[in-house]
Amino acid sequence: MKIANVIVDVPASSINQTFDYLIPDKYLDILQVGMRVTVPFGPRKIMGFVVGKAAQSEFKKLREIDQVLDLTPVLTTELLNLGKWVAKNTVSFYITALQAMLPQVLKAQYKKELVRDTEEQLSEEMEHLFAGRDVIGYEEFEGSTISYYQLQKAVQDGDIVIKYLVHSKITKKYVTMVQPAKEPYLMEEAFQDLSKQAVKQRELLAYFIEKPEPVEKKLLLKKYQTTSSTIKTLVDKALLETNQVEVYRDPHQQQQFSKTTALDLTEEQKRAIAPMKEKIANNEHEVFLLHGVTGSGKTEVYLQAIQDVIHKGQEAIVLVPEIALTPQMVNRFKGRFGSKVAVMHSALSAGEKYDEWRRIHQKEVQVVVGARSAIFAPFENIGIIIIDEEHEGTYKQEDQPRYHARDVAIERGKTHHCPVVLGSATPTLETFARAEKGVYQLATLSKRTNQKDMPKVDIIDMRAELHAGNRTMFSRVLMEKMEQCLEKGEQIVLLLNRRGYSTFVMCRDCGHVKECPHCDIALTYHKNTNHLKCHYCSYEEPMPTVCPECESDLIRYFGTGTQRVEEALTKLLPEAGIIRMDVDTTRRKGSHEKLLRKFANKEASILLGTQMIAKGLDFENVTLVGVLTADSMLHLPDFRSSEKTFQLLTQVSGRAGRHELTGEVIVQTYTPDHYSIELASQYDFEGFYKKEMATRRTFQYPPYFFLALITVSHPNKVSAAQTTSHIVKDLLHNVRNNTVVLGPSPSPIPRIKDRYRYQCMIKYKNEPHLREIISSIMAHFKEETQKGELLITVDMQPHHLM
DNA sequence: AGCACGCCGACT
DNA sequence: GTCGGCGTGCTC
Repeated sequence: MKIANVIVDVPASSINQTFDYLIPDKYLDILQVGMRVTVPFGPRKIMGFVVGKAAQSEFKKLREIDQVLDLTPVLTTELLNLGKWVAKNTVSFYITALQAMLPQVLKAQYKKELVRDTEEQLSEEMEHLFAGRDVIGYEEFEGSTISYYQLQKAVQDGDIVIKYLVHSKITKKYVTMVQPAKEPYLMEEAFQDLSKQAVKQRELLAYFIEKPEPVEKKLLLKKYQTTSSTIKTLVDKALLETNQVEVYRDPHQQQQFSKTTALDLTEEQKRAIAPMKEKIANNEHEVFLLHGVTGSGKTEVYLQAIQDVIHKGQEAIVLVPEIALTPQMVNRFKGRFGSKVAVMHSALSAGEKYDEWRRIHQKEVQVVVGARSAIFAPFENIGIIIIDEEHEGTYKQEDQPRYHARDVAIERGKTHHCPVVLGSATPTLETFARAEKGVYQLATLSKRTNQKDMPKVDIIDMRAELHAGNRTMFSRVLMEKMEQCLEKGEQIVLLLNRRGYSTFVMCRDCGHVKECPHCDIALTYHKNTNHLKCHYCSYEEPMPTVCPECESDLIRYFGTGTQRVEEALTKLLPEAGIIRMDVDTTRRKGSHEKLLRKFANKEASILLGTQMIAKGLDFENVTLVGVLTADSMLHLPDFRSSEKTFQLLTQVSGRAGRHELTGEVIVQTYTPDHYSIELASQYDFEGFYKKEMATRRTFQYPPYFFLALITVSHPNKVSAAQTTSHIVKDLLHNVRNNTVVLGPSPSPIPRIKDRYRYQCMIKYKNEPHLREIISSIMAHFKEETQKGELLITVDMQPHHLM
């Protein structure tokens, strides 16, 4: 087996295949499938993954592998196969799928250098550029005035060599350890010989004679109030040794996790968990839908199922939506399983993520709790996969490879012969429909563990408020309830459902709305900089003082930002402390937790925020939840908007009255009759499911149909439309006749970054070769795509139709 | 992708 | 002779 099949780090359709390389003798015993290597590729040197080994190759003249980058494989054969599966299912490149499975730091970075390769004098400019050095970065050459032609000549003459480097930006963290360098009796002798003046040295030696073990240098210095020089002297005298030891950054090291034990399960919970335990015991695959109302104790079911898995010596993956990965959540897992838990989460630094990944890779943990990408945790003996809040959109990756963690979970569950548990109070229609059909096994938790009913929900018609002369964003009922709440010393959560809203700028005189000059989208106003920004490209301009159209000075920003709500609230309820949580106040690392802790400590009585406060928060003193604008996303061009509204309202309602105190929910809306709002207020999931399924059937949307969205973008509007129309025709030629192909139609955002966007939507029931059909159509446009003018993206099972 | 190579036209 | 600008084709 002298040949390695390598998937090379070039995401291009013509490179989406293995390349064969000779394994040099020195690597013959070392190199394993799943390792990263660097290989020569044309004139360059790039990174690649070894995906197979072979004795022979179709190619005659093979080049050699340059370097092996790993000591042990970073990808198991299971993950390599899974990568192939992901690539195929999402219509992406194999390399893109493989990269998505690994932490960022294992990605290669490339650098070019110019190396002087002659003793002789170079040209005057070249000598000036090198300035006596033998190696310079390629950027230096690019920044100079020397022509490429000159470089070319120098290279041809062999005076200069272009060197291609592959960097791995691995950042391991080290600490310095100090330990005795001699036998204890020799240390003793040395101690006697040491001058009485050398107080600190004597102290240190005494310490090591007492305790001849390695100790962290930092601690030692602190303990004896001395400096590195003391240690250095002793090292020079060959009495002590120092060495660097690799350590993991533990992002949770300061926190103490109080150990928790399994709680007694309710009858319902017992009934739900029994079939899961059975599948775990028998190593059988099955998908469970754990449909449980908020507060019904889903997490305890997860914990006890995981307990079984750990007991069997197997591993567990728990996926949690990004925003729910709060310390509260992590603590529940760490509290139960202690150091067996790794946490993977986007707020960690790249280094911390890598460390957590290595703890999984080196089998130091048995449980990983993490966001979407944790589904690729390099475990080899998985006993259960849990996806909490299954309906959350964050499980769908929005760039290549556009995978859905739920699908990957089920695929891994099949290979590992283990159950997959999807948990939610408001499952997606897709999942619930499958549970109804018996494809998934349904387990229901209909009662809250605290035996309390769900809080009562009041719907307030904001149109009526307006007619009654109330022009504020708080209805009279909400104001009244808030005042009562404050009097009693209880706390309030206010949700500003801002999706679909933005603070755009409009002229009150002529109605002109400021749009981005490169994208067909309104600019958003940013108060802190007094600038207008585009959220799709990085365009930015100062807030105008007069309307650019009619020169009126009545140009204002509109929209209800959390800042404005906060301002209004402070005026109305000046004595109430307010904590505002939105992207602006939670940008800094740890600020999220800090704000929540403040609220938990009752330093403020109102928590005001966007979507991020709807999930997983559990404060015993919260008795009132207010939703300021329940319908703000109902009118988006998104077939899931009703479903999302229902989910959000149900979830946020669950934040009130979770403990002893009874809760209450006020929902403000301009469309009080909409079924998603009405049924959410009655906690009627089944009713909503039936109603929404009917509309999905009528409009041929999931779960009745699968979707695929092809978006074509081009700087030229006509080209974009023509290409899309071509694709539509090709598709119609190749698909079955019950498949619907729509388009070409302009995307909801018809232009981004000066590129016009058209799309084609495919609705299908059974189309086993659709991915191949799409791939081959895309191959038609290979030349145009390669030039970079034309861009075609495919999103299978899209979540946003943008 | 990213790079070399080759051909063309322009400038000095 | 010196340079930049594309289009084309290849990478084990």
